[in-house]
Amino acid sequence: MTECCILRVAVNAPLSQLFDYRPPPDASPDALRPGCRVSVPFGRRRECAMIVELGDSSELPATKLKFAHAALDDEPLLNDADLWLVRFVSDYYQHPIGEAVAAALPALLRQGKPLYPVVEHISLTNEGANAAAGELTTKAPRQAAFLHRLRERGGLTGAALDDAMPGWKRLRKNLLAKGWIRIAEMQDTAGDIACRTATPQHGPALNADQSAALQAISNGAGFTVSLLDGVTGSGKTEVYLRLIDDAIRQGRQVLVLVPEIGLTPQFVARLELRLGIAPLLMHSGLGDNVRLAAWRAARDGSAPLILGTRSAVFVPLRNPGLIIVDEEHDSSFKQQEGLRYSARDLAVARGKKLDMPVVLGSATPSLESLQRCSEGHYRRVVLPVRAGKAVPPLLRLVDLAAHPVTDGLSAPILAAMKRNLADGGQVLVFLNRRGFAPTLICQGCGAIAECGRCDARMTVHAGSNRLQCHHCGAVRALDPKCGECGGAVVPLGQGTERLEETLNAHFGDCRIVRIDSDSTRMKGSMDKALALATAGESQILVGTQMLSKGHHFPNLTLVVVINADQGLFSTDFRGTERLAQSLIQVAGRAGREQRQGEVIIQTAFAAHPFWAELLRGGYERVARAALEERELCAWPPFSRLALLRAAAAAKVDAHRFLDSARRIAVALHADEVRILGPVSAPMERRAGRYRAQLLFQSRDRQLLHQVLHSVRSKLERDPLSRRIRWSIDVDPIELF
DNA sequence: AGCACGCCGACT
DNA sequence: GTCGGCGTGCTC
Repeated sequence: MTECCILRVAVNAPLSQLFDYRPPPDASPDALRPGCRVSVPFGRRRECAMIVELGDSSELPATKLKFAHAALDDEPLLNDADLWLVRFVSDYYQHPIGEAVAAALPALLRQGKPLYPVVEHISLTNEGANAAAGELTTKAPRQAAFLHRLRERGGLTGAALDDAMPGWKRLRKNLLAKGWIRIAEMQDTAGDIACRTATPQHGPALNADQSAALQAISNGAGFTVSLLDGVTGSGKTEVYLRLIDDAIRQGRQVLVLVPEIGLTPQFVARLELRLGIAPLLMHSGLGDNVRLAAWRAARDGSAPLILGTRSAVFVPLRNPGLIIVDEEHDSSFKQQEGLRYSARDLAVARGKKLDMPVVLGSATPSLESLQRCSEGHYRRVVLPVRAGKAVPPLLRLVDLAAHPVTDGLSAPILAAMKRNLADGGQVLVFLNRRGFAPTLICQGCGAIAECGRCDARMTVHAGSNRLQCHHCGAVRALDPKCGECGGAVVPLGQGTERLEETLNAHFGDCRIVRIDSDSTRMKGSMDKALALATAGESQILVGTQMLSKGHHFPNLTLVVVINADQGLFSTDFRGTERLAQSLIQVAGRAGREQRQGEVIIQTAFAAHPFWAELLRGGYERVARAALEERELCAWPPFSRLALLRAAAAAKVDAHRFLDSARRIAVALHADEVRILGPVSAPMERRAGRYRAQLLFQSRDRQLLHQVLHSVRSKLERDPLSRRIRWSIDVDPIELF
């Protein structure tokens, strides 16, 4: 109950409420608009917080209200639409607003640093100018040179001086004391990122399908979602390029989101070449200062094209005109910890709010997007054939029941590889399992090396001669003697490391390159390996998922999939969707130019109906079958899910917590929301914690959210909630 | 999350 | 006697 102007502020802490403050006594109203930051006393510390709302009064007694210390911005960093997104995210994903704000700001702004860097500007005083004109040259040549330089330029920034006269800082104290120079702090508002680089090049003429697609997508103004469904090589990129070009010509900014691994130099180079604009890159590899500069360029509109990964969905845009999400089915658009948002879904939400078109592109669209097309919410735009001369690859199975493997490779695989290599082709060997072998077993007693902190086996890494847990990161030395019986231990199963070794034995005269997260740990080694492969210098590529996305190997004729069977019997209801997507994705690497590509998949379950669907009807058929199944079981996209996860050092704590969550939910009598669990996670112990979960399922999103909201606010008050780790995952993509 | 307060065990 | 363990409570 207090008069006039209250700041409602989001603090970067895991707390769901806003906090009320009185404005700092000396701040101008301009600096106190929503979207501006203020520094506030919070508990015993000082925090940088963002104003989210202004109010006339506060619920709090006047005595508890504090004054904000100071305003940090003279204009809002986030505009109304940006703030809307932040609030939407916080609501939808049931996550503290302060952390949603944090997701939308670069680190330096979160820490309260200024939007524009403060730079020192050094200039001559009148005395300094006189001195410069005088005769110092012989006595103090360095001082003289310095003063002359300043006089010529009429003052310089610190950075410019660092370049022009390294070591000038040693003169600074002396000259300041003499009163010859003055140093002022100023905002460096100079546009720091140049985007236009060259004249755009004309692209190839569009084929009929591409023209139709372009027309369908561009048809109509305002918010639309188009699902651009085109097989690898069908020329999606060309359609993107026209759309981007159009939007930019209209003075609009374009935001392109790609999966984490998708930021390939090839794609970036193509954009730049064709549009004459260097896309502004936003990804996790940027340093704090570079990231801030990029953020500024997007916000102030100086960057027409922003290309980024997941987190870029939050970047403020001055004149937004189009959002493209490439490879929209890719799971890396979903953040898997903390604020568990889906950048793809937020792109659509943002497009709707800003009333502009959104394009989702994929050769293997998610079932969610396909279903939204069927329901008429999205437009489905299909690019049915490969552009140019390329023909689709030929898929076939090797039935492991009929063909035994040695070291993971069957005879038909080896034969096909020999044939392709002899014809001068390149071969990609795909195995989604890094390391040497997934298991280490004792020949004497059969004991298997396990991780002490997880319910998981240790993976053998031969290169480092160590055992590694891929779930918690634990490593230990590989002991050649069994800890139980002293017998000899042997690696069991195949990893990429071992596969590389085996292939070396078979194809010793070929150059073999392995690409997985171990071989590419060193900075630049990924690019180097890819360059070798792209140039055709390495004949055999061995690798994990990393290899299957976005790269173009012109000479690749054969793709070999060593083990596809884990996906067939996945406990997750998304298993077959994922498997089909990753197979089609990797198959798309084969035969993109004159020669028809070939894809061979080893499976021990050749009779599984999945294979018949995939081989006869491709992804389309698999997707249709999967959708029918999902409808029968009322899984997404025919219902909405939310997962309450809990992890604790003591198993009972996790379960007791979820039991109480269940009771809270049941008491709400929202009968249209099913509550499943609590159950232990399939891998119950991970990194020393016991994990369990409670699943909420409903066809009614609104109702589901009411329940979640209610459950969350009650749980936050539960003292048990402080003793364990817990989180809510709305629209989970990994149920385990 | 931080940060303080508070009440019980083995140390200079 | 007190240093420090982490349970509990609060942050406008």
